[in-house]
Amino acid sequence: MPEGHTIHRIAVEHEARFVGRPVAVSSPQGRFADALRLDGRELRDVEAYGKHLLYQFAGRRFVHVHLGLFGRMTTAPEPAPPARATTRMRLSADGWYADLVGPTRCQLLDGDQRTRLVARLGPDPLRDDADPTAAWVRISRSPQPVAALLMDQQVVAGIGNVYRAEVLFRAGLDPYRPGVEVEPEQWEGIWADARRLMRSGVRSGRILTTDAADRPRRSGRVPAEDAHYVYRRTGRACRRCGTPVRSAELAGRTLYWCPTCQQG
DNA sequence: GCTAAATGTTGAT
DNA sequence: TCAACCTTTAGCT
Repeated sequence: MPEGHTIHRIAVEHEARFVGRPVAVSSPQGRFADALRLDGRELRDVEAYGKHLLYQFAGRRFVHVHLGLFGRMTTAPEPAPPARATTRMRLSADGWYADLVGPTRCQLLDGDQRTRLVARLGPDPLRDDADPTAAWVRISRSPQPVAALLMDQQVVAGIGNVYRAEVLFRAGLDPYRPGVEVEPEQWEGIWADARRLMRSGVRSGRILTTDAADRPRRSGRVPAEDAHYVYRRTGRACRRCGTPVRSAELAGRTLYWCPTCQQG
């Protein structure tokens, strides 16, 4: 679930439900003890930077949430069910509540800490203030494989294992090509494509990247089978050319690609 | 009931 | 490069 599109989706929803109101903040699990210091304060803003969520409360206190691999945010109208033993944080205001479970991070930051956090992130394709040139400067000078660079949050913020695999497939780019050998036009294409795909991910809540996913259907629901070109399709026929999709470990994560379609 | 895997990051070696 | 951490779920038995 959680690549940048998930985080931005949460930010949009929480902006609408909670910003501009005093918010009840608690930590049923007890591991976010600072919840007590925020409880009842007005929430001023919610922002997403890459995979990071930042809630700004009155008094310039920020809650920094990172879902990591397993984290989940559930937002729904009240009444809220009893919190689970693992509910790290619960927000509620005005008839809505949100439960955070299993995050890698849920911590209180001051303004300086928030600034430092944002400063270390590369441009986020989902943000209008993003400057893709900043990413290009790093990519075009790096000997690292482009597939590793796309996953580096200091280079580009918000892309995860699914978007990286799918964007490289759609660009026809060999994932092992060193950043220095990527053409500027290729990077422009990847950036534009990532923006498009991720925006549609914010809308749908899913990562859908194939032509098959675009096809209108009676059910309105795209089956998981049709969602991706290569992600988690090891050994199955490439949708474009039939070559078996390959996979390999790269920097601790599984990379998926089509060796025929991705030679560019 | 158990195990492995998962769209992620950090800190130690 | 590797292990640790956060939690749920799918696929076994």
